[in-house]
Amino acid sequence: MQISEVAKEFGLTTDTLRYYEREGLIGPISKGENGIRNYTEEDIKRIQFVKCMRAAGLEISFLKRYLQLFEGGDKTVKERREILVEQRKILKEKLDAMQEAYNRLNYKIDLYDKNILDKKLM
Amino acid sequence: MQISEVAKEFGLTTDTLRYYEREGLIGPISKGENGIRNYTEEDIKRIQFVKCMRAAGLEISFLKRYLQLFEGGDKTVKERREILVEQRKILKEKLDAMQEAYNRLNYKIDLYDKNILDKKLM
DNA sequence: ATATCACTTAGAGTTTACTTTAAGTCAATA
DNA sequence: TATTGACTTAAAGTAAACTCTAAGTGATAT
Repeated sequence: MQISEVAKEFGLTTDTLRYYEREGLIGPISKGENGIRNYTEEDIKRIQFVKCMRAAGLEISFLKRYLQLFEGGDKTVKERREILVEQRKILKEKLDAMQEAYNRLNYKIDLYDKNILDKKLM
Repeated sequence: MQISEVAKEFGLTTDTLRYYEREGLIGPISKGENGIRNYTEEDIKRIQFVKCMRAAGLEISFLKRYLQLFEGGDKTVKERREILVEQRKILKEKLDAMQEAYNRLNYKIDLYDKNILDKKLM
């Protein structure tokens, strides 16, 4: 699979895919004789994982570290678990903050819908 | 209330509070003869709103626009509602993406806990 | 054959949201 | 009196994550 197809499939730009590769999040992607990247199914799965985690706001540096540990095999399992737990905690806190803001927006919109033009911000 | 107290109460730095003011998200905060900011209850409420929305990832530019409309009074109600709805949509999409990542992390951690050392990323 | 298009690289530039710096005022304490 | 600490300003600097530019290769369409 060529870079533009992968980009299209995931809604990323080719620049971003090359950037992720440079940063060590994916690949190195193997290239044909022409020097053109050819993404395997394994590569695709990894991009899927990265995209999911990036969409949730997990940092490149964390993903890089995690994926490098993954390459390291079974002896890295303990550390891998630790950093996943750490990231889950960070994510949970963000989720809660976002849920609060979401509820607040809902409440406010509801007031507008009911034509309650209060002077309060919230 | 002085800037350092406000900063402490909200877990922001004084730099950030002055930055928000510069950007027109809050204030202008009235100052005593000495030129020192004195935050009113109204200011505090606004900071609370801004903090909540920023924690959820809403952009400074949006908050600025919304709060300026707010200053504009009742004639801005329609537009205010519109941009709240727009932001809610963006927020909902982020929330869903984050929930998905959260579930995925949970699942993965669960596998580690069960000592299922699979070779798959996810 | 020439133009267009997808790909390649290294490296510079951009955006957002702060954060730090430098230089200063003012009040209180050692 | 000297220094410590909180405040002030304008402006420069930083970090993260892209995003774009310039210069080039190679295959296909007119």
